[in-house]
Amino acid sequence: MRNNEIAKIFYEIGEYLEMQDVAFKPRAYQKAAGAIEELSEDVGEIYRKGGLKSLEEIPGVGISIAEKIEELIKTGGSKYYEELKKKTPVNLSELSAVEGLGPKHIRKLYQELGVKNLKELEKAAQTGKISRLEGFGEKSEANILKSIEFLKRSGGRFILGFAMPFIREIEQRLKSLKEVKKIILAGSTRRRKETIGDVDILIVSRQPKSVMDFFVNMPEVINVSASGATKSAIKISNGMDMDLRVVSEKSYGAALNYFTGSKNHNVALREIAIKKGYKLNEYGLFSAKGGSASGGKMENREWKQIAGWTEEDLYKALGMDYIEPEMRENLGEIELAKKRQLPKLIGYGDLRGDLQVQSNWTDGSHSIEEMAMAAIENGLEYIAITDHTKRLAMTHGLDEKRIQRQWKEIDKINRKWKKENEKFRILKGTECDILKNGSLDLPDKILAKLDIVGVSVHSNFNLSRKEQTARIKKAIDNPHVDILFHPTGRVLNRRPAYEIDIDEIIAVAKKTGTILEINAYPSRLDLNDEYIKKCVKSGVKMSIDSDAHSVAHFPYLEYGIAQARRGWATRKDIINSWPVEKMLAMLKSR
DNA sequence: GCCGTTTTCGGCCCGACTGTTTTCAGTCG
Repeated sequence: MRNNEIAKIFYEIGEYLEMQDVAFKPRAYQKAAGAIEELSEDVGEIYRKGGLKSLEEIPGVGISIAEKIEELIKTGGSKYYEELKKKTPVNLSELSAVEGLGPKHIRKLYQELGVKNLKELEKAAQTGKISRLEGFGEKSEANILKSIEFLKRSGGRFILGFAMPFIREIEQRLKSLKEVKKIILAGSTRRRKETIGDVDILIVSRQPKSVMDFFVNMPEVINVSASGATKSAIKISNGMDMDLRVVSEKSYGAALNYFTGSKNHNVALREIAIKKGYKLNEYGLFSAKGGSASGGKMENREWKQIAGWTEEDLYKALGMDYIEPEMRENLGEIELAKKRQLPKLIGYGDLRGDLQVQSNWTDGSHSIEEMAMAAIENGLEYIAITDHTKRLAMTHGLDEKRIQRQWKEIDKINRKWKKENEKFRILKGTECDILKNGSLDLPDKILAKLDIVGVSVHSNFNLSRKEQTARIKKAIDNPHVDILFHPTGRVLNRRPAYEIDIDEIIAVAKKTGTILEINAYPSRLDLNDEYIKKCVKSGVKMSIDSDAHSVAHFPYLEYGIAQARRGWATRKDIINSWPVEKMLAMLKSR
């Protein structure tokens, strides 16, 4: 049983308990579910190695939940879960996906109307049965129908890099209002998650009402689900939800911190605040007037703001260093910040080169020179041209002869530019196919003459974990190979990663000195943040490459850097943040 | 049900908005 399956069962147990008005247990189960979801190691593996005791090491998992995990691993089911389910046999994931429907309403709908799934819910709403229930009314019935409609139409998350241009356009529109003093994109957009569920916008203004009016009346708005004095929520015609919060200047830092999240990070911060006798909310960090010694119940105290004007002063007041948004997932960053040992993350302007670029020699849209010019405009000092190889026939992949012709053209441009005193350098590279048996699509004598040899899997995605891992291991064991491109092969919202043992690949890369790529293309972001962390930890170097197939793709590097930052990578981990000579010397010295 | 540089017992994050109420429960983030 996989981690996310176990997590899902615990989430559902939490919801069932909430239905029954059980106190505190729901949160315990949800917390445990979240922790299991975030684990990089397989829970089954942890159990096999260390038994029940090691399960209890997982934060939020105690003896009772550990035993349930054991039962799930051993039998594939849980008696406790089945009992809860029997009491309210509904399709929880379907029903709770409906906006505005929570555990309490789901229980009521089941008990009174026998609603078990989305279809029955829709029918009950259409026939007007829901509005007659106590606690429901005409409006809630209409809202349920509307939510079902939206669910059918869209669903799913948006890929950050593809959604960003539109989001930034909305940001600009709001920014141009004279009532808007400050505006910033918060939430998962600011944390740079690879996909986002909705967009959170924070604004500082003294005239919230006119800002809200503008926001909920934008032409793309198809639904307004909330519109109050400080908070509005809308749905855009492309299915995207957007939340807007307006706060005053003095709460800017606290509000930004709160709306940036993640939720787990915020909860952890609040708990630290409480331990210090403070109160933390989106309006600031407060301490009791006259000190905590004055006693009395929390709610009767008078509070005085001591931080939260900026995020920096907030973290400082909580006794820790400032934490970059990309790290705020409550995965150990708070502990490091307290000890003042946070890594200095690679910066958005730190890349000097791009080691995966395709040209119109294969499936790219532009010539080598055009790609190089675009790279210069994007602030780069070097690129490697890495066209496909002959196995990828549909891209007109290069064979031995054509790649040698390509070298001549690269030499020509480099020579010409040198004369013109242009420092930019084009490196000779390849994106060489890894064949089914792990051998490479170009002979060693060609690979030996290239500056950058990247290899990648484009076929036979369905091999077993063992075969796929062995295939890739064999490929990167070739001494000419420098970089493993898009190591897991996933494409967001389209196909999952192929089966590989990433820990084994990282171990081999460590031994051979192979670079693992962080492919910055928005739908790839491969390696992902979790695997980047593993590389950083084991000292395996990485490169951040755009995989540009057009001059318009270089800005995607931003999302690769974002992913590297989410994986806690610094400049020393990323070889193309180095000057070209240093980078090439390192590759040679391996 | 979990957890402890204030506790092994007694706490458990916090506030806005909506809809159905007439003071608040439910939901969301």
